[in-house]
Amino acid sequence: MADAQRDQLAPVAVSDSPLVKFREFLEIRGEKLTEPRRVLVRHIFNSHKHFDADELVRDLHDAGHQVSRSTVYRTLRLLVEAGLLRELRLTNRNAFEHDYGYPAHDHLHCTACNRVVEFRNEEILRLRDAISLEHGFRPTGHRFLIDGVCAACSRAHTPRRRLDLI
Amino acid sequence: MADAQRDQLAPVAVSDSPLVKFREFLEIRGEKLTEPRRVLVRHIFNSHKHFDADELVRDLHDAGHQVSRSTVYRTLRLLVEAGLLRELRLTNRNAFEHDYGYPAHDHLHCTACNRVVEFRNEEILRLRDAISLEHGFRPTGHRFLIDGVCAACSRAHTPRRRLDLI
DNA sequence: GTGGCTGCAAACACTTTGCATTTTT
DNA sequence: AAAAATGCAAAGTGTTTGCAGCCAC
Repeated sequence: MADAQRDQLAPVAVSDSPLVKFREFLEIRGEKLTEPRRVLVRHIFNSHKHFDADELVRDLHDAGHQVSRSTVYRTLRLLVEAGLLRELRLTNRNAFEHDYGYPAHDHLHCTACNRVVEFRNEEILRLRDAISLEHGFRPTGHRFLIDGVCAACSRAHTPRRRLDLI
Repeated sequence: MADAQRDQLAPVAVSDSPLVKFREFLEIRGEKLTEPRRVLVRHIFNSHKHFDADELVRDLHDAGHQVSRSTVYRTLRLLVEAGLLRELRLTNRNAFEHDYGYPAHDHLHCTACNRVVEFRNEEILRLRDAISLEHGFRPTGHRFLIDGVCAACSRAHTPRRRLDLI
């Protein structure tokens, strides 16, 4: 399968595990790596997918780990600060995705089936920096989200539309 | 002031007033143009700025118009469906901006002072369409948000940083 | 007159917080 | 032992909804 056809990108090689990276972050701030935090990090980096706080609580519970909702929220905030996760804000509810060990990318969002496809494009960075320069901004990040209808949904809906027009 | 220096873009000429456009939209759906809705549309299109539901309720109240919170939320949803407003979702709370009578554009967001600057760039559209094509998407819209620090905040903070390093 | 609208209050969904107890360093 | 984290429940936010009366068509 060509890269352009995939929903997810290949991971990037990193020297430390997310857990090690998190411990370093916590140590610097004089904070502690507890068992619930370990469970969370292991679970989150066990699979690559977008998720929200609620899903995480449910998944953990199903896997037999009991971590309280408050700890989940508190730890997610930390993981974002640590640069391990990135907040997506695709809809009203906050979703998260891996940031560490994963290449910079943006998203295509199919408004019909709600699928999110990741893509990488170098020109966006170039454009971002050019626009920032024009406006005297020092860019620190960006979000490029394309809404549309994916190929599968277009195929599924086009015939129905034709009938509607008769 | 050059365009590149402005926070807001110049409006685009449109033949109908927002109110007329809204009435047409409501008529098609067999819905009604009531006094609260008229008040809301007039107020919203009276000034061009980003706002959220809460601000709107407060502003209306200060201007002596009493429109209930629920009606504000309900009408905002309608105005988005009618293509008069666009939802921004810059932060967790939903902000809105004019869509009708205003050119397509994207946003620079200063994370220091929280100011939002609008900009227009044709290349983004080109890039959006090229990327969509690659992935078999039919694009319907996009959001390009650049986070960073604006010129004023950079100037304000740089000296402080230098002192911190002593 | 009918169907849609309004305002109110209550319900909702998501997230944060205060506090007594437990865990980590 | 000191400092920080946890879980619980309670309190916040921001937004939606059910319903009786009201209003535009």
